Amino acid sequence: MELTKNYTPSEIEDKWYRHWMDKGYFNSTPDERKPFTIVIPPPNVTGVLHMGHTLNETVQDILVRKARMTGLNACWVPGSDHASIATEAKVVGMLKEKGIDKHSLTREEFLKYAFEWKEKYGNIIYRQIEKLGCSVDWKRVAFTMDDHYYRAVIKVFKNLYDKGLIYRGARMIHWDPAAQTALSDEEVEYKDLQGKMYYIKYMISGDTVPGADDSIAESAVNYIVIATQRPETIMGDTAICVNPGDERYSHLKGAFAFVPLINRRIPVIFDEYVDQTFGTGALKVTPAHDINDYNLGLKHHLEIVDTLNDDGTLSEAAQIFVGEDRFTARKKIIAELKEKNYLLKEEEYHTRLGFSQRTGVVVEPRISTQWFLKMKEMAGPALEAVTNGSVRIHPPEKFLATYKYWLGNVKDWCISRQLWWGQQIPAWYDREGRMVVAENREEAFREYNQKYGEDHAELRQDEDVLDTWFSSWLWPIEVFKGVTDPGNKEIEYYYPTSVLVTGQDIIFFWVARMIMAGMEFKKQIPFEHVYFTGMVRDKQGRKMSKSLGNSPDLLDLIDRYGADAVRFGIMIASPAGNDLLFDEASLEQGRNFNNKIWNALKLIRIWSDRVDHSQSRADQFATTWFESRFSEARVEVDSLMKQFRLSEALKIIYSLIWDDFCSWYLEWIKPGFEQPISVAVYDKTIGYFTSLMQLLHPFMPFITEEVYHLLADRDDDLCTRQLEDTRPASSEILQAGALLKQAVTAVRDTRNKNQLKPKQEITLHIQTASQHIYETIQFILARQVNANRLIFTREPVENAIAFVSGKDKYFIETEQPVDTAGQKMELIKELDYLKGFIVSVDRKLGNERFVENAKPEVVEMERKKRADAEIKLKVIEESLANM
RNA sequence: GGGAGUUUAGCUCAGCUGGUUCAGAGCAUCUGCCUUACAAGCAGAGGGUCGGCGGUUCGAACCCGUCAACUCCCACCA
Repeated sequence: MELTKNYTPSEIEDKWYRHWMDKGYFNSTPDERKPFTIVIPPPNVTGVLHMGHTLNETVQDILVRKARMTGLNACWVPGSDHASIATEAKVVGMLKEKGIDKHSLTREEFLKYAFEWKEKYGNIIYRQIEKLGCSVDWKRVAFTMDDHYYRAVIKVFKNLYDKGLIYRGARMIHWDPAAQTALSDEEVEYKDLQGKMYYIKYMISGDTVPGADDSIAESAVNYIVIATQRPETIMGDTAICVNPGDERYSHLKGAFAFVPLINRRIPVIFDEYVDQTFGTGALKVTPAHDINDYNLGLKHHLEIVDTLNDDGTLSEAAQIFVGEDRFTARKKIIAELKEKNYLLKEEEYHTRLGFSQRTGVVVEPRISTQWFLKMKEMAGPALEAVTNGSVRIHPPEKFLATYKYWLGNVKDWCISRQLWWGQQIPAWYDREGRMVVAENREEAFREYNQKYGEDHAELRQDEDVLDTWFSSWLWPIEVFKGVTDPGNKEIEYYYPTSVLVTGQDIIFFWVARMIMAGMEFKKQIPFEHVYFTGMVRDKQGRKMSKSLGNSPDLLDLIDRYGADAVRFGIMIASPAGNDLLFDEASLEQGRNFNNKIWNALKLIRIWSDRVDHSQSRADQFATTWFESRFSEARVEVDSLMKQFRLSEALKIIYSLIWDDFCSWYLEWIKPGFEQPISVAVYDKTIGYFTSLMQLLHPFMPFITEEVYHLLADRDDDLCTRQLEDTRPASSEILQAGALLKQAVTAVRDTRNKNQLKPKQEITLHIQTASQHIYETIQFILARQVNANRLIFTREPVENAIAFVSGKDKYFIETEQPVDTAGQKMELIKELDYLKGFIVSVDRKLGNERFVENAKPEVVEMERKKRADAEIKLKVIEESLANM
């Protein structure tokens, strides 16, 4: 069969993925082997995979495939997340485009649309995972709203409620006016902005009553000035607060002020909380819309006036600009304050605002009745699991401190969302608002009856759903039905999982909470290792985002470069835990690597019909050398992979294949034009190539499987072929190999510099003390530098190009005239360097404290360095003397 | 305001326990090659005061201090 000029990934990739699937290689069931379990961080069903996913999935597939090839029962569970708020926002948007208002639908109708959406996008994601070559067990696809998963979430809610860890109450929460739901603290992102500070006059009661026209006369002087960034909240003010020690305001004890524009009479209160040096030293207190003000309000029993509606417009309570959006209202209020002379001044002010992670709008602090999970109780065991090393975080230096700090300071988690897409909170209320929590409606009635002694109450289920993370925190447990069917064979076998691979951005949202859930519901950690990948950024270091249009389409990349090249490109550029700058150049490198492998295969296949029993003296060295070189690299790769340093492991393999195998080994054994090759060498070469493909397989599964089958007739597949131990490398052979490479490079360099054409033959003379080593490599050496003869000499050779490599002296004899002056220059340069070198080593060795304190082997090394340098020096001096 | 990380070649980054596998890789650049696997390639080469300063040490890219720049996380000053 004729092979194509270049490697063509597309049909090969599909072919092998189908084959692996047909063979069921990715399916796992519990058996006597040790399990290696990974649960995929379920992508949101909101859209398609981005480069961050690509990186994560590739890392996971590498680990899983490696495990599968080393005797472990590898199980990788795929799935997706319903992503409550994100998906609901998308579905609402989609409906709007169709001209349908969410609120015109019933809950059931809406959920039907949402599930359709989920089918559509969930499948796109699964298709991408497949195209990337991920060896997930497709029989185990899980979704966070599967029936059993739904039940698990409800069960856990009820369980925590019964334990007293979940409670319902009115608290200050972050409100998203676009999605019209409460958010958790973690769903708020803060950004620094340039804003304005407005200084507003509040009239003091008793002296000057605001005029009939509701504006201040120029002459009016008795007022207090308040600084605020949010003038639209003044209608919610229920007090003015100053520091009791502030003399400027001491006369205001027991006084009242008037809120401008609406003239509400509010008390002036005193509290140490107020910073006298900030602003005017007087604070307007708006308990409904600021967490600090809320706390002050509690302390001083202030009224709470909520001036906002759910959608961020002003409410009836605001009295003015009712129904106007909060930002429009701000502008109008400023204008009116100005007009009526309440606005003293405005100044530039830099500030921080909280934005909703999902909808991007400014969130409103707001008092609201929501469900909360007590976090202090949950945090303890989760903290312990990491500090005692049960869960190992990679890389530790970056995330350990962050993790600990968060758990040490975490506040209660607001878990209810005013949405429909998600697990509906299993709480039922009667008309009086009395409540029971139960796993289902029947249970609710039973419970209600038991609790309140009434039979036929009208019970209404809580309208709200649970935060998406309140379901995903059960992921490693419930994908094996560990909540709904505790103690089952699967959960006992696969849990705890081996590694979690995820982005550092969800350390709090997900990772910490999974550890909490594991400790709470399984009394066991959910995973032994956490491997955090960095953020994928574009070439300029910007985050990849849809709005910037800098996020490439994965399927398109696979189309253009092949899945293996995409995997290679993203891995080679991706040191553990660091951000990676995505550049298509690294994909090109991957594609070129594919080609290199492909061409090596073609070369070897050309030899296949020219095999005989000839023996070349060069071959013996080449094969033993490659065996040692392979063993050496193999040890390094294994060690790096154990440390999750996948990018470095890949670099070793890349260089092993490209440099050592292709550039050196294959050239060494390559027969002359249309010459035969020894069957022994040929077979060994097939064996080496196979081992190389096996080593590379976890990183680039498709091409390696293809090459594996093209190298020989096989009745197995590389995908499940088990890695064997290699014999230890021989250091003498490796040293001889290094000498050979060095010699070849040195001669070629000299040839280049003397403009000797590659085809021009030379005679090479070597003056060396290590003739015995050279004898093992001389045939390869001669051929690699196009020397017709190689002669060992004790004397300098006249009229030859002389140069030094290592401790040895080389003479190239050629018909071409010799550039003596140029050579002399080179040698003198080398001589100067060596002299300086010896001086520096002597200085070191002459230092008594060095000789006393340094380790003996280090001192010995220095002595050897000096001796070697002396030899080289002598060689060069001799050469110069002969010129 | 608190904490963490980063700073090494033109670019992106390795460099583990301080010492010859310590100054490396890939890309880019330069020179020479259409050599019978591969020009998406081959053979070579050049390029860095390891952010600045100070200290510890016989010895520092590596440890300590300090300054600077950048990045990220956390925090309720109106």
